[in-house]
Amino acid sequence: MGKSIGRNDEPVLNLLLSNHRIFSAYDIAETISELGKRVQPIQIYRSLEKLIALGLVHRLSTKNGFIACYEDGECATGQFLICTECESVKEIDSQLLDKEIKGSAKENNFSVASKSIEVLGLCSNCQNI
Amino acid sequence: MGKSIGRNDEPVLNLLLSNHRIFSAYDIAETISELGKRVQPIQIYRSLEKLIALGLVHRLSTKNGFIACYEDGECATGQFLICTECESVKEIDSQLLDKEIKGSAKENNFSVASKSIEVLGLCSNCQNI
DNA sequence: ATTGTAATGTAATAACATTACAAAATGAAT
DNA sequence: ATTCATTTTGTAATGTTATTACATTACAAT
Repeated sequence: MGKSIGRNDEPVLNLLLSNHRIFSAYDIAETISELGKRVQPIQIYRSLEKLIALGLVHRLSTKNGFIACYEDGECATGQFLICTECESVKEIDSQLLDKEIKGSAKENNFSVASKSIEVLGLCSNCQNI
Repeated sequence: MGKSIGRNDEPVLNLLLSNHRIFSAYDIAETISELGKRVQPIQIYRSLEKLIALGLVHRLSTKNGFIACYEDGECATGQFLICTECESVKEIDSQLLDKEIKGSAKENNFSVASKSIEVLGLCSNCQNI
């Protein structure tokens, strides 16, 4: 199999799972390095690539960051509400939204490979400040 | 007024309008520099910030790039089909999609500031290769 | 003329991502 | 068990994108 989790990938996944927030690749490299042996950014990017392919992690392109999915398979549609104040992330996975995108793509004869649906703003908490 | 187009911003806007494709900020800096006096990236980023605020230009976060809107005001929803082969960009501006996002946001008590809706894949042309 | 404000100029650096290649680990075939 | 091919990991360097910091200029209002 081309894409299975190796010994380097587990620490990355575990870090993201146990801290459900946005990490940059360099954040991850630094955090893991502090816990044991020095890890270079390229290794992190390699792990992230696998984990993303496996549907365990998402890339948030507006933030140049990465976040774990809550549960396997539930992140298929990849839609996010991202708070610009506290950096909290809420996944929305609306089927309707997904359907509408597929429809628009079809209308334009466009074959979809991946989607990045990111809504930036203020979460419920951060509005009351 | 805080946000009006200055003499530095026009060349940026004109470049993007006359070449309707994705530019990186450094592309823009280089192209404009070749035409006249040397321009630093920071100046381009400043111009882009204004032009985006005015709704004349979009940032495509999945590509770390920028593209002009076709016409003023038509880009309000900011939804894109981006071909990963030829880098062509099609704006879709689906009201339904927009509505659905607003609905999801409301459900989550999330106040929307901006949206990045980017669908990556192959355009009609590039599928037949 | 002076002051205030926004815009521009310049240099340096921070943050994010990839390339290139060497070394080690893995697994299947002999 | 040994060979071979493939994948993964290690290491260094470099490329790309974005921002910080601060000086200077332009220009309108007082």
